[in-house]
Amino acid sequence: MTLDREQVLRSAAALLTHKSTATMDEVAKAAGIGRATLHRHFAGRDALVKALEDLGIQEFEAALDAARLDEGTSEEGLRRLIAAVEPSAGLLSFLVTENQLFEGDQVNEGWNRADARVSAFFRRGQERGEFRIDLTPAWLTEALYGLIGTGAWAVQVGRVATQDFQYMIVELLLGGARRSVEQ
Amino acid sequence: MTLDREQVLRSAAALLTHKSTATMDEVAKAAGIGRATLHRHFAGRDALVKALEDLGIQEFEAALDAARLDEGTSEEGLRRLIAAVEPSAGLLSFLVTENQLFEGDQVNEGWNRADARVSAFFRRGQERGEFRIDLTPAWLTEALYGLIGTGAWAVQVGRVATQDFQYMIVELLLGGARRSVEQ
DNA sequence: TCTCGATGAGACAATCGCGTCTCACTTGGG
DNA sequence: CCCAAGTGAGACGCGATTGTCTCATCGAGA
Repeated sequence: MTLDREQVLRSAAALLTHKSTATMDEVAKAAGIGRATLHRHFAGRDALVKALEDLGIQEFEAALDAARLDEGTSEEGLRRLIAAVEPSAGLLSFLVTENQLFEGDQVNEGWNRADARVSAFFRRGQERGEFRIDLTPAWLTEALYGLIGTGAWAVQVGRVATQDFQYMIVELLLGGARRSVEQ
Repeated sequence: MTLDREQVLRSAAALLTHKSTATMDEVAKAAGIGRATLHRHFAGRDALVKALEDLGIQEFEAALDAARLDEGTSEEGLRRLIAAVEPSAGLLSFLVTENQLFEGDQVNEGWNRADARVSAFFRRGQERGEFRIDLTPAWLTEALYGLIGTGAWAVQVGRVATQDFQYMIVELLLGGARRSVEQ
């Protein structure tokens, strides 16, 4: 039987995101495999985390490419980005949580690259007059990550329907909760 | 010498937020006390986490009281809530992200109470026509927690200025990133 | 100054999680 | 049908952590 490596990583990310102290045994059980098998594919906990980081960054950068952030309006770009990132939301929120533990120079290069792209996207939107300038690009970037993580969690525990994931995040991020006059 | 129990808990929360695998020895050193003394006040790691949980919920409920969510417009109530919760933001984000509010499948009762109050607040705002009805109260509640956590972290690493904490969260949550015409 | 309660440091055994190993079982290909 | 590869379950030692203990010290109050 061929082990579905990606499936293992995804379930591990989902678990470790909200329980970073989970044991290797819990990770294995969550993936529906034995602890021995988990060790056969990932030398140890460090290797597992490294694999999670690599896959998460790879998928996030792929999502950034697929979103074609330069084409059309910023709003369209953001909608495409969130749509493209949805399948990787669990991995991405793990990455964000994980990177919060590191200090400055220890942060993965790939993450820095992706982070810069997102930040630049928000700055471009501001320069075009499509995004508010009183909210800094850094904050908008962090808020995007936070909402993606929150959204993934909310879907996972059933507080938000799967098909509403994109809508809830995009609408809140773009328009906020306030009911505007024209609505 | 009287031990400052709350001071110990705050330093523990600050440490565990960054390094959830920190040992009891590290927690004790971070609080400036000996490991034996830490054990004298908190029977074990579980008891320590439980105390953190109780403190966090207590402070959150106090913030909910102080915010007087029923007075004035929903927007004013939300602004007061975020202002009141700022001092506890670190502790709250630790509890939310590390999922310490759950014991197995049982959610802490106090948390359920607080959660229900926040959710009811958003629902009330919708009924008053002040909040959008296409974003569910459950999602707005989760998004609020997520943004508080993200904001606390962004401030801590210097990505957002301390005095901007409230503004960034409230403005994004209420108005979103989109630049509206009247601006 | 004396006393008592609290603390810090360290010793100690017990427990836990990790990494490795063996062994029996299953599965898919030749 | 047979075999090789992969897997699950479990045992094992090791190191780290925990929880408890003792003992010397400190400090506030009598």
